[in-house]
Formats: sequence, C-alpha cells, structure tokens
Amino acid sequence: MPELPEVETTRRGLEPHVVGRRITAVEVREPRLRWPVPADLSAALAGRRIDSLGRRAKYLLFATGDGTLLLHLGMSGSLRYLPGFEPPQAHDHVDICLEGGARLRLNDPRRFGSLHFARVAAEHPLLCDLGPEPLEPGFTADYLWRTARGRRVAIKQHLMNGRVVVGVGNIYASEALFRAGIRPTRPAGRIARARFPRLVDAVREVLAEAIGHGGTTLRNFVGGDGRPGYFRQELSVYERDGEPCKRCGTAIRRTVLGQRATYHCPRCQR
DNA sequence: CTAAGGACCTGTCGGC
DNA sequence: TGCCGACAGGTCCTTA
Repeated sequence: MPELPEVETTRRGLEPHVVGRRITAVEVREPRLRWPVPADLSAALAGRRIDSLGRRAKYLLFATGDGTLLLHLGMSGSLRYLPGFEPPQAHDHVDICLEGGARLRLNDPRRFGSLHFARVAAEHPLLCDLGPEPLEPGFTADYLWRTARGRRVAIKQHLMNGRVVVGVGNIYASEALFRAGIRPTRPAGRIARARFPRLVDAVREVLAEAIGHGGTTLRNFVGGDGRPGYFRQELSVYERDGEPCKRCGTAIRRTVLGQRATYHCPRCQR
C-alpha cells in the first residue's frame, strides 16, 4: 500500500500521540513478517520514552534516548492509534503499547512489513546504503543526472531504486514521469541533462502534493488516525488505462516494466 | 559492476 | 455459486 506520502501521512498522524510517551511493551502475535520480529524487541524498548517519530525512506523511526525502533509497512501494512485496548482482528500482528493504555496496532495482511531495533538508525544495514530523500536538498538535478549516466535501465526503474533516491514507488514513479514528459521505458542514461531539472521537480511536486492530500487511497489504506487519503482523484495516469490523457486526450496506456504495472501517455511522454 | 528475475504473503476481482 | 488465475502500493537476494 504505502508509498512515501502514505508513510509520511501516518507519521504526522501518530506524532502527537506518541512523542514524549513511554513504551511499556511490544506485543507480537505474529512474528513472521518480511523479517522475523526480533524476539528481544519488547525487552529492548520497554520503559523507553519516545523522543521523536521520524521517517527515513519508508521506515518510521521511533527514536528513544537509547536506540530506535524501525517499522516498515511493506505493501499492505497500516498502523493505527488506539486510545485503549480493543480485541485484535485478523492480521493485527503487533501492538506497541504505550503508558496509559494506548497502543499502536500494526495490521498487515501480506506480512511484507517489518520491525527492527537499531542503536543508531542510520547505521542499520537496511538504511545505511539508501539514497537521498526526494524532498530534501540532496536530491538535485545534477545528482540524479550523475547517477543516471551510463545506465541502460529504464528511467522508471532507476527512480524506484532506493540507492538512487528513496520513497518513489510504483504510483508516483509513473506520475512523476508523466509530469516530466518522459517515457518510462527510456534508458536512464539516454535522457538529456537539460531534462533533469524538470524530472526532479516533478518527483518533488507529486510527492509533496500527495502528502498534502493525505496520501493516495487505492484499496483500503488509512493513515494513523484511520482516515483515508484523497490523492487518488489527482492521479494523471496511474490505473487510468484507456482513459483520456488529461493534457492531450490520447488514451493512457498500461504496460509492464520490470514486472510492475506502468502507465503513460504515448503522446505527451517521449 | 549492472540488470533481470524470483522470492516473500494474503486478499480481491474477473472470467468461465 | 464455485474455482482458478491474475494482480496488488515493496524491496531484498540470487543469478547471469
């Protein structure tokens, strides 16, 4: 489900509920997620106060004075704030229990999500080789051009490579390329340097706008407060196969690239 | 080194 | 109505 805007929406929704509160325990009903939930996770976190709720790529970072809880929502995960106990439903795999009886509940049908503990988050193996955040200053046209030089991989797959830039998933890769007027299949290294400023702006804009709308709700994504996002109606190409391009009217085309559904306007994008 | 494909899971939907 | 395959927002790992 979640791409960066959905994770950021979750982060913002949860932040006021968790910062400054202590974790009392982590209850794991199903440890078989993308990686096994560490058996000592609850012991590592119990009694620690959450100093901040941050985000790196699509990981939520619950920072305490002595170590950080990393949480990834995978493909189908959502994290909800419960003011008090409620009986767990199907796929409610983990609860992060807070002082006072509130809890954060992870629901994840496909179990591609994960939880980790790191003394220093940035040094965790899953975070230490990641590229820049797309909404931060390190993601520039010049940077992206340099990473693309000599690469034959399609630009869409290049954008979705977390070592290049994080947080650009399948929806927003298609959307950004539409805005930039670039065909998703174009080899990354065969895009003129002069086109990169527009591409970088497009990535930034589409992500920022989606965050502003509370994320994209496709099937049943809900943010930390349980409310859906409203970016879906803003999508220009994603899941619009056969529908008219909003700019030129040509039918949007669905193709498969790297085993992922890809959408583009054959006229506007070159 | 790059690039491509498989792997991990469950739920939903369309077609027969 | 029931079954079966295709497909779904992520990304790591293996193979060539």
